[in-house]
Amino acid sequence: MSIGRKSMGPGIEPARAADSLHSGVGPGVRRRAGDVLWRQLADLLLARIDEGRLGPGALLPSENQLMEEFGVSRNTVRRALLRLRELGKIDVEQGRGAFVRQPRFLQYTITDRTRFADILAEQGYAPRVQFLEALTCPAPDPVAELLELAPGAPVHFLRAVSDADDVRISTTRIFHPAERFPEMIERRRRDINLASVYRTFGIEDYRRRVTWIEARRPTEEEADLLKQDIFEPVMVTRKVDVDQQGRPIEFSEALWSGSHVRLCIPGAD
Amino acid sequence: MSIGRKSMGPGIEPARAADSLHSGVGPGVRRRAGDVLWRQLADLLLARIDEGRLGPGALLPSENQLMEEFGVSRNTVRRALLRLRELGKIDVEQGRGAFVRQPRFLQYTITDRTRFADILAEQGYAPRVQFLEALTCPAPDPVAELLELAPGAPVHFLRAVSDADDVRISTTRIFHPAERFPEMIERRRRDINLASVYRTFGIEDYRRRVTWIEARRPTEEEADLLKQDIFEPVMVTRKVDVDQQGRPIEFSEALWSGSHVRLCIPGAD
DNA sequence: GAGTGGTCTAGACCACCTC
DNA sequence: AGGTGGTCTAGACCACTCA
Repeated sequence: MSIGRKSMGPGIEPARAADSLHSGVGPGVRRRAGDVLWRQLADLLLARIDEGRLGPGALLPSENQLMEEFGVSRNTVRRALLRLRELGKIDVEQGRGAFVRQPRFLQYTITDRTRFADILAEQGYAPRVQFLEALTCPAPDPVAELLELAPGAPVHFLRAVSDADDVRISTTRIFHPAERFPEMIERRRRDINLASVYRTFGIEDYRRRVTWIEARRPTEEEADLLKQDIFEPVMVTRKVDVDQQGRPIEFSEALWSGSHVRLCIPGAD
Repeated sequence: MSIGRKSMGPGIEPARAADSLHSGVGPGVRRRAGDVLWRQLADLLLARIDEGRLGPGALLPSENQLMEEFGVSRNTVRRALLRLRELGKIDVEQGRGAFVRQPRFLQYTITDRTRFADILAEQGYAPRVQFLEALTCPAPDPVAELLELAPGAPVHFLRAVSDADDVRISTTRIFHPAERFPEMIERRRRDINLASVYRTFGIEDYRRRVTWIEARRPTEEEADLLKQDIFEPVMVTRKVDVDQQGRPIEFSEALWSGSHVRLCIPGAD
């Protein structure tokens, strides 16, 4: 018998039955030492995708078909498909199937003059911002500190999602000092261009003081907002914008779709 | 019966047996509509961690104990624990158990004068770089383009891992133009400070032209090199450094441990 | 050797989508 | 109605760790 040591030791009848039914069926998966089944299956499907035998948008065989083709259990098939989701190679839709993902990246350039609408327009995308939530409340302590406000000073809070050509690219939590910017919420709702909103408050120019970047997994709610797979990581950027006098005017935390956005930080020229 | 619609419909005896054995046991999990078991269990464990009932370094109950405590199958327990790994809340070690992770972040500041050793030293860490692989070969096409070399021109290739105080923080693939920098490999091996190595080639100063940042999941090999969980995302930074005349002298791709590193991009002052 | 997590199987029902 | 993926169970063996 060719049953390996690492999985399904000798004497396991169900495994043997599967082996005898499917051993030698094409370039399949084999029970052998140091090479677990689900990983073999994942690598095999990855190869099909990377070699183009399964092109972008193509429908993968169903889980049942993969079970039969490779003589493994459904859980093993699902473990392999989970890997492909983690790698961002496929999108799985309940009731429909698993599809090879079309890779596409929007490049978002971060400078001290970052302007959301401008960046997207430069790359030929139509930017769209939708505000899901807006209220005025006391600043949480870390926000007050970053905005250089007294603890508990009022801030405007906005939650927004941003699209480029109907592709969801980010969701953002935004804080503005409320006392300095009355009606900020209404004005932002009316005008997508933040720079022009700031001009209505007498701020002709502003710049980014600092940006922090992390990567993590989204919560379910975040994945939902970003219209992305729960297994795909997101980038988190936190930034503080300041006016020409260096006073903070905005703190925001943006979640970027890891599969659709690449950040770019140019060096000084 | 209180069996919900979303899992284990009526008529499933094994599920009922589990219910009758464990229903009403503390603040446990319940089969109900719209709330799957593994997520309930994950949220429950998350609460224990976030409330400090399971502090950093604490050992979680074993999978068998969780099965009994909550009256669910081992696969369901494992699904919940997988979620906690994905969220970076626990580290799982085969044969030992699952431990609450100690959160810690190193801040890595990216500017046009980024110097690896300096950044770590400023934060009080002892930097260490280990070269795993070094060879001279023809440049892959994208690398040749970024280094402004003729296609196939020779480049030095280095693969390294970097530690701060024995915490693995990154792994890097590095390319230098080979014709301009003979003996680069030997000199880098002898001197961790890249700026001083460049000086031996007559380059007094250099700066970063551009940095691209993405987030994705690591391959197993990468997770291994980073000593991090396969389910934890990594940040990928690609950058080009240029000399004072603007000629590219290095292209590198670094993978940063998503759980140990936060990138920082300061605005211009 | 006992206990831990890792892999795998076989089979069940559910929710969702499409015809 | 039939097929898809999502959840869950019960039970098996394996690899690893530690006393």
